[in-house]
Amino acid sequence: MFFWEERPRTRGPKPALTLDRIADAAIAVADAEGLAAVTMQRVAADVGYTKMSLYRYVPGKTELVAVMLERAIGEPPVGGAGDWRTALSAWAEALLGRYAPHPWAIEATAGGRPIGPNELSWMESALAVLPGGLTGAERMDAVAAVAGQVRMIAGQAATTEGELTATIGLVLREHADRFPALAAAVSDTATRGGQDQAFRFGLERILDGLEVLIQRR
Amino acid sequence: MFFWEERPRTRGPKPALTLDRIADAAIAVADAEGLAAVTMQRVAADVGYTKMSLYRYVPGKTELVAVMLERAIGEPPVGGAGDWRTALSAWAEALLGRYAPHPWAIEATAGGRPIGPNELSWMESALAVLPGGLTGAERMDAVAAVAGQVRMIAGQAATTEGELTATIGLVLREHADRFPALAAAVSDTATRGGQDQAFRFGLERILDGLEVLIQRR
DNA sequence: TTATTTCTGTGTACGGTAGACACTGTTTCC
DNA sequence: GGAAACAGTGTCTACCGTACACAGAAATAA
Repeated sequence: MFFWEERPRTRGPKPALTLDRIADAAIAVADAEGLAAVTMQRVAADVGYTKMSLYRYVPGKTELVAVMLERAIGEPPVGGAGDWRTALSAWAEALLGRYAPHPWAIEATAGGRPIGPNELSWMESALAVLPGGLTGAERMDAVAAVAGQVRMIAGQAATTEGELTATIGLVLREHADRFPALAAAVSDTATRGGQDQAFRFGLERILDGLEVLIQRR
Repeated sequence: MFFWEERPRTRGPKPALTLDRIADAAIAVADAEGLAAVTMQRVAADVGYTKMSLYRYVPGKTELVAVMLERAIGEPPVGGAGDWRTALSAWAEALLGRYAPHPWAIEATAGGRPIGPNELSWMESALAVLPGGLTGAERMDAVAAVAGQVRMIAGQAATTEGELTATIGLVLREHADRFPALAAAVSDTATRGGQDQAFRFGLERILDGLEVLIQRR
C-alpha cells in the first residue's frame, strides 16, 4: 500500500542510507529553518550524499514531506482509562504536543497529500473512545471538530507566538475606531497566558457541546 | 500600513494594470488549476504583460497571494439581527461560503503570512456579536474555535470531496482489523450527506458549549 | 571460478521558478 | 522646453525538482 514498505532485497549494493535517516535530516532542517528550507539538495548534503541518491528512497519531494509528517506526528499514545471526555481531552492534548515541536507540520498538511498510517491510527484512537450514543458519522464529525481545534492552535503557535497579535496591534493603533470589538478584546488578551489557555478554552467548549448531545440521548 | 494603499501619483506613464486585475487573474488560475499553478509568468501572461511588470504592483509573490486571499474572502456580511448564537452561526456559514469557491485559500493561509484588513474585519464582526459574559480573551478564543471548525471543513472540502475517505477505504480493505472503530464509523458515513452536515455538527457542538458557559454566568 | 543480473550512488542536463537590475520610452511638473 | 519620475521590458542569476545514462558493487547463476 505505502511506497515505503520495504521491498525484499536481492542483489546489488547495500543501500548506504535509510528512509528514516533522510526523513530525520529533513525534519531537522524544517524544525530549524522552516519547510521552505527543505530541499533535496539541502537534505542530501546534510546526510552526506548527492541529491539524486535520495530518489532511491523516495519517489519525490511530496512523498518525502509525507514521511516527515508521519515521523513527526508518530503513533498515538495508548488510550488510557477514564470516561470519553478525559480520554478525548488527553488525545487532543497529545496531538497538539506532537505538532508543537514542528511548526511546519500544519503547513505540510495543507492541500491534497498522501495520508499515512499514523494519521489513521490517530483517527482510530479518537474514534474508539467516543461513546455509542453517537452515530458513526457523528463520531467522525466530532473528531474532526476536535482536530480542527488542535490544528487551529498549532497553526497559530507556528506564527512565532503572536505575529498575528503584533499585526493586529499595529493596525489597531491606526484604525482602532474601525475595530472596536477587536480593540477591546486585544487589550484584554495582552495580560493573560499564551496559547495553552486558548487551546483549553476551545477544547472545553467542544467537549461541553458533545456532552450536551450525549446526555440528551 | 499595507503596501497596496495607493500612493499619490505624480509623474510618469499611467499604469496599464491594476492590482485588482492582477489578483483576479491569479485567483482565476488558482481556482481552476490550484495554487501551484499561480506563477508570476502565468499570471502576467493571462493579463497580457510580462512577469516583471507585475513587480510594479506587488513587492513579491508572497504579497500577491496575500492580496488574492483578501479579495477571495472579501468583507464580512453586515451582522444581521438576532441573538449571539444565530449571528455567530451565520458568520461561520458565511465564512465557509467564502472559502468554498476557492479550495486553495486554506493552503494559502498556512504558514506565516501578512494579514489583511478584511481578515481583521471578519474577526471584528465575530467578536462584536459575542455577549459580554465572556472576557476579551475568551471571546478571542471562541472565535478561534469557530474559525478552526470552518477551516477544518474547508480544508477537507478542498481535497476533492472524499479523497480522504477514498484513502481510508483503501487502507481499510487491507487492514480493517487494525482500525475497527474507523471501519465502523466509515461504513456508517457512506450513506449520508456531504461536508455540510459535518460542518453543522461541529458548529452546533461548539455553540452548545459556548451556550453552557454563557448561561452558567 | 566466472558471467550475469540487479541495484546503488553519481554526473549531467532540462525546464521551471522568483527576483535583481539596467534600459527605453512616456508622462507630468518646473 | 528641459528635467525628473515612473511603467513596462529584456536579460541575467541562483535555485528548484527530477529525468536519464552510467560506473561500480554485490549477489546469483553457470
